[in-house]
Amino acid sequence: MNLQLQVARPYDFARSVRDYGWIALAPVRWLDELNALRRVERLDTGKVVVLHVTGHEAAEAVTLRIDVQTNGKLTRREQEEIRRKVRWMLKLDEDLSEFYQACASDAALWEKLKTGRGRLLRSPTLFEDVVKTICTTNTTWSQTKGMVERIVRFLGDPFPGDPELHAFPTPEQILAGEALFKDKIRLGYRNDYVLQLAREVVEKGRDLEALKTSGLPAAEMRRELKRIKGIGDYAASTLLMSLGYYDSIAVDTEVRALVVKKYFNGHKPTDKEIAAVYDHWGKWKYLAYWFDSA
DNA sequence: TTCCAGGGGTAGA
DNA sequence: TCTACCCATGGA
Repeated sequence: MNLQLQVARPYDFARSVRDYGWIALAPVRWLDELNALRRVERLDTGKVVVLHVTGHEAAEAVTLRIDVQTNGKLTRREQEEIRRKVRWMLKLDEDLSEFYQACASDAALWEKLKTGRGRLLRSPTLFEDVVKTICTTNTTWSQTKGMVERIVRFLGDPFPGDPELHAFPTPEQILAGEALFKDKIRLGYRNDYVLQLAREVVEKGRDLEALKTSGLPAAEMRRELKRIKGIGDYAASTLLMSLGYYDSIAVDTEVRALVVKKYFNGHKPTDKEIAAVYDHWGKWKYLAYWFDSA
């Protein structure tokens, strides 16, 4: 069966879902031959489905088609859950019009964004984004992909129609798989961070997902995120971006490399000088940086 | 072997 | 608030 979503233009589906590295992390994949985003998803009922999302241009809007592979019928509630999760993953409900306006006065940036980019991919749950972000710290991208792939393969529910495909595990499933972390999943010292977070969610009722709609001011949200063991300044900024707060940039090795090369040819700037490059973008700093480097 | 990758926790100042 | 040191893992 398939479900549909309408998105106001401008919206560049194929570019948007690939603009952020999350497109390469299980259980998400981009299928070139179909121009589709594929995601294996475990629904609240426990049913595992495979989603193929494709974009279709029309005059006034873009239609997203979600083809759902499933065993048996989907209830109305399950269909709504899928729509809700896809809307969240693709950030379809964020209003970027103010950002686009600001970009219009920057020719180079506007050239990249005018087709409707800027909605960077995220995960249906904040829990998944936190785990993935922990897997990006102090390691290489290829190792990050391996870590996430192993978490999904060893702990996530398989799709009945193809046991090679797995969903992202719930906190409960991560906790239940504790014994596999050291020898199979191998996140190094990150094992303890992921397990501790899962334990807090499962056993202490820590409600990460409530943060998504809390509307907390950025500073308080950052404080909340940094209460998670393993989340420091870089990871908090990454997660703030995921949650739709774009007013801070984590000056990490990537940002440093881009800014030094592009704006400071020669002398070595401090992190404050680097951050100041994007100051005039106000609440849109992260997106301005992101597409400056894109 | 040694270094280090889109860092973070901790102890000690 | 700042610094030094440690942290598993695997590729270069």
